[in-house]
Amino acid sequence: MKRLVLIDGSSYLYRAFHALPPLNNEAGEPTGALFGVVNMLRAHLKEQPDYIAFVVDAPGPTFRDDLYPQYKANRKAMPDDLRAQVEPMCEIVQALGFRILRVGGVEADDVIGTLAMQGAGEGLEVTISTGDKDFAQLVRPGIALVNTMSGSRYDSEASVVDKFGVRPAQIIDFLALMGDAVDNIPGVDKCGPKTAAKWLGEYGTLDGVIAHADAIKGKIGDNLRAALPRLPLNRELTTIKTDVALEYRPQDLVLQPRATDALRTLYARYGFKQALRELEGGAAGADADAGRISVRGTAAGYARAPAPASAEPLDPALATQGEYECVLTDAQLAAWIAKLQAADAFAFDTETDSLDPMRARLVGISLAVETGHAAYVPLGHTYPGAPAQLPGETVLAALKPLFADPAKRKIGHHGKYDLHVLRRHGIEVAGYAEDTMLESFVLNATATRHDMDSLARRYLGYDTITYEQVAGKGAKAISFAQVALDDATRYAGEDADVTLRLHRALATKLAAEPALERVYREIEMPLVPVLERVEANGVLIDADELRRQSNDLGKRMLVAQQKATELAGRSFSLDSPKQLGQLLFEELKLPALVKTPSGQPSTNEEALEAIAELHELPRVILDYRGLAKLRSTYTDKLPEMVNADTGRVHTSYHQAGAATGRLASNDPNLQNIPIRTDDGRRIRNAFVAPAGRRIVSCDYSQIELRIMAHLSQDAGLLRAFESGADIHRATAAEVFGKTLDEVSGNERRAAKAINFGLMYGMSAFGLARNLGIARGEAQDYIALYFSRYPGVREFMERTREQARERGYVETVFGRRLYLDNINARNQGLRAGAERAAINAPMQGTAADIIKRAMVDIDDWLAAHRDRALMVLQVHDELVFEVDAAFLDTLLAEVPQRMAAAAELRVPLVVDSGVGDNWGQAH
DNA sequence: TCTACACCGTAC
DNA sequence: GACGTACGGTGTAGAC
Repeated sequence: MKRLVLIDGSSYLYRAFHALPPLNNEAGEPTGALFGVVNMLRAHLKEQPDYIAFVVDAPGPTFRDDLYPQYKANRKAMPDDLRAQVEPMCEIVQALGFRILRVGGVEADDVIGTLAMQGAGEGLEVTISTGDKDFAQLVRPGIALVNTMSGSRYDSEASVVDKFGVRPAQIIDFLALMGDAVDNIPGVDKCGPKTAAKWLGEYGTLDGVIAHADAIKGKIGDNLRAALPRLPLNRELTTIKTDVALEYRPQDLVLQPRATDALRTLYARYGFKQALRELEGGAAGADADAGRISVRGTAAGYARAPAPASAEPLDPALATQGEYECVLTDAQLAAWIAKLQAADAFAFDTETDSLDPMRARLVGISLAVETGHAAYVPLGHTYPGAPAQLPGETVLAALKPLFADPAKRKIGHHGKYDLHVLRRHGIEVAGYAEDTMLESFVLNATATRHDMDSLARRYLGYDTITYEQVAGKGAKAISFAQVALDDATRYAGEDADVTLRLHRALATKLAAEPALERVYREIEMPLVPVLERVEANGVLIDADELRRQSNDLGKRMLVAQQKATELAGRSFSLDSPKQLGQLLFEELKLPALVKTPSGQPSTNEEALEAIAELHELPRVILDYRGLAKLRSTYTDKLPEMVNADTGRVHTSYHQAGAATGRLASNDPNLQNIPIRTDDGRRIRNAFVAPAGRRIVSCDYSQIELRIMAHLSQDAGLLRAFESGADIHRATAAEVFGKTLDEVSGNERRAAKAINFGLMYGMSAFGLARNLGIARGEAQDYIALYFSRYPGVREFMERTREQARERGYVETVFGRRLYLDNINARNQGLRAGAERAAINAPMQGTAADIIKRAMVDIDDWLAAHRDRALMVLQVHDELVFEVDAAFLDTLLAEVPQRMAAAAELRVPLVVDSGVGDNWGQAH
């Protein structure tokens, strides 16, 4: 079948301009939008279309302006930097051999719509390439919609319904209801996509909605009735014309031979090195490279408009649905076991009845050895009328040798979960070799979410069926065990198949980045089974102790509440910032010195401290808040989190959670258990060891500052760490020109604030606020600091510069953090990205180091599993539960291994403590 | 009843 | 506007 590609040039040019940083060529001419468009065009060329056209708006009014004089009236004139790129774009498009279409009196949309309908009518396979969602109205058999900037693709009625909640035929009405701010078309006030889709779901069409306008209740019903008169016009404006009289037919749009010399000149002039290389014939190597170049040059833009698809054509074969087999007989199972035995790797996924891997029961397993094919082996579907399934023991016994074979490489997505589930069903997985979630995370932590649906869409151009689609959502959701086998097979088979396809795609990208591949291979993958063990170990909680603390806190909260009511002269909710704000700032007329981000008077701690001298109430509220926080978040919650089977609390660590590479802990979060106040710290006393065991805590001393010393190579800082002195005291001595002994408490406190502030990219303003001193004084401190530690200042400058030039910063081990906003026009965004750039190498290196230590220590502990368990990780601290008799061995081994996890220019120092509970050990 | 968001506060 | 990275509890508004 012949293929026709219609490119919405105007839409891409605008979007590329806004999405990409303002790049310039050597002559200073703006090239950002051009770069984006050229990459997009090259991507389309690689798909080898038979017919292709680049459609742009012609100058002058169109029929829509006649219909509605305010049409696009609020659109600003084209920015000069963009205008300057229009002509070069046309030259490049022409040189590439594309036909450029410009038709007066209508918009590019209408030209595309007309050609698309003609093409489809004549049996062509039509692809509309645009950033404009309005085109969804044209999706039908033969016409697909792609957006290479976002990676999205709509090629079926179902995919449009998925995205918008309405069928393609309803898109016009859908847009008419919502209106379009960009085109200055007002819709129904407060009616967004959800509401519009809901109405159209009920009444079918805009006319249906209009006819039933009286039936719609509430404010939004009033809004609808107010908008009624203009809805028919909206419909006319949002309808893409498909009957424009054109000089060309689709068959006239044959791709012309490219004008190589002209292209070479143009590419060279605008500095498109990769395109140039490709032009000179570096085809094979160029593909892998293209991604790198685009990511490097334009990280900021692509991160906002996801999917670097403009530089990487999607393989259409990867985006088609596979064939999935439901395994119900011994013969089928045997056939699949044979396939798995013959393969050296396979992808797998488990289906269960719970998101909590420590409670989940296995409902089925899916397997794939080649893309496009997968098996689903149901084990526990229990709905009425469910077909007979193979006995779980039989299936697990057959699969166990394969899962336990370290030489048989297993590929998963978020496999830590499946490792849990399988272990709890008697299978210890060895050879867990690839994880697509972690591949994606290491490649670019911030460009996308790392769930499989998002990755499939981004990297394969494939829309998976979602869990919601097969099991429903919210209160109506059913357990996977209740899902019909047909649906389950489609869903689960896809999980294994897509995992395999994703791995193919992501492994290629990783292979092109050796530093990232090492992070993936040497840090993240080995950590998976370690984290699985730490989570499975869990930590023992003294629930009675926490309940006692809850009681105590409750009593004190009551006292505070009564006092507050008395002081306020009326009752109010102390938990409600809104009520509190009214009381303090409107009724009591206390000054509102701090504002929330939305501009309201803040009632946060800083704000209340500031007015605590003026009235007794703020202090009482602060006391109440402290107590309430501890109780609701910790002492009440933790006992609820105890697992009924193990009697322990099992957190989950998100390995792809924090952009810097840190872990994140949730359900419950055990990385933010209080320590700073006595009441808070007491909660740690409830983290205990069972009889005969002790809790051991080992933590890195000042690891991030040490990393700063390493990275900056500042002589003074290196010397301070080598001397082994208290680093904050040493800093104070250096900055204030005193001996260590002469440093006062305040001076040390100031030095500590500077040390920490530096790592976060803090300004004089922030330091002043932190220390409660004048801004000028804070500025003096900082200046003094930098004069004593000039290497630190240089390091920070270097880091910012690297971030600006490359779009990312990296850790000592090569992990990257891309900074979306480092070249943003918006001052605030850019400043935020600069602070993140300063912080990420230090925070990220620290994360790398403790991850390496965990892997090493877990390896050592393998021979001692009955004597010691790793039970918690809190960023720079590891907590163990240890047999009393094993204590000395562990204390000799673990700190040493932690310290040896990296060779820096300063020593890594690890402190350790022992106790009956975490509070004592810390 | 459920969901999304604002606000606040805990950790490192 | 002004200090980086997380998670999560409570209140609130508005839709279901």
